[in-house]
Amino acid sequence: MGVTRTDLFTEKQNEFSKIAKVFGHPARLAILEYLLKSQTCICGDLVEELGLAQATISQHLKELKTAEIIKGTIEGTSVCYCINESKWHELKVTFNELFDRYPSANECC
Amino acid sequence: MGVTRTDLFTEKQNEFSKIAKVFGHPARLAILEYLLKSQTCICGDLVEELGLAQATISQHLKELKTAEIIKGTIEGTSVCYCINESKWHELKVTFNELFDRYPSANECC
DNA sequence: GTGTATTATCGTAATATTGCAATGTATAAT
DNA sequence: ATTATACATTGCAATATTACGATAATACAC
Repeated sequence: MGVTRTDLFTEKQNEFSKIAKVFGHPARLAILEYLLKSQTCICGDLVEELGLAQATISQHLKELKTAEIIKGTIEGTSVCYCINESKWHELKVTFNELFDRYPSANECC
Repeated sequence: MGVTRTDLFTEKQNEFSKIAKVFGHPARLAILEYLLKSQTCICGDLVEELGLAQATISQHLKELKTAEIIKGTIEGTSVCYCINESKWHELKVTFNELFDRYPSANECC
C-alpha cells in the first residue's frame, strides 16, 4: 500500500496525471512562469530568482525536462532552458479536451 | 526539508499548483471522467467502477470536494456527486491563461 | 428499538516527494 | 595543469501521499 495503482487506470489517465503532477508544485510553476516571462532562453538565473538551493532547482528542472515541458541546451559552462513549444501547445490541447468534455446540457444538482 | 516552501512563491502559484496536484492522480482523473461521462450525479457506483477500496475512493472524493472541483449532495443514505460547473469553467480559464502566456515571437533554441 | 446500506473517518504501513549539503562532472579561463 | 564556474547527482532527513482494514456515523426500512 502507498503505491499508486496505475494498473487500474487507462494509459491516458496515467499519462495525464503524470503531467498534472509536474504542474503540481509551485517551484516548477515559478520556473515555467519565469521562462514564459523572459521571452527567451534562460541560462542559470533561476537559482537567484527563486529562493531555493541549487540542488533543489536542478531537481525540479530535471522533472520538467523529463516531462518534456522544457528543453535544456548546454551553452559552454551553463545550460540554457526554454519551454518546449510543441509540447506546450500539445498540453494546452490535452487540458482543453478534458475541460471541454463537460456536457452542455447537464441535469445535475 | 521535505516540506514545500510555499512561502517562497506567490499566492497564485501556490493555488494553481494545489489544483494541478488534485489532477495529478489517475484515480481522481478516473472519477472526474466518470462524472463527465455519466451526464448526471453519481451515487456511489464509483467503488465498483474503479478497482480501489471504498476508503480510498472516499479519500479521493474528499480531495476533489476540498478543491471544489466536485460537489456532493446527500440523497438519503447515499451521496450524489457531480462536477462543480462554475469551478470547472473557472479552471479551464485558469489553465488557458497559463498556456496562452507563451510568447508568440519567441527567439529561442 | 434492530438491522441494513452507504459513506466518512481513523489508524497505520508502504511509498513518494521535497529540500539541501556534499560531492561529482564538465567546460572555460588563466 | 590549476582554478573557477555552472549544473548534475548522491545521500539523507523531514514530510506528504496513497492505500486499505477497521470502525464510526447517518439515514432508511422494518
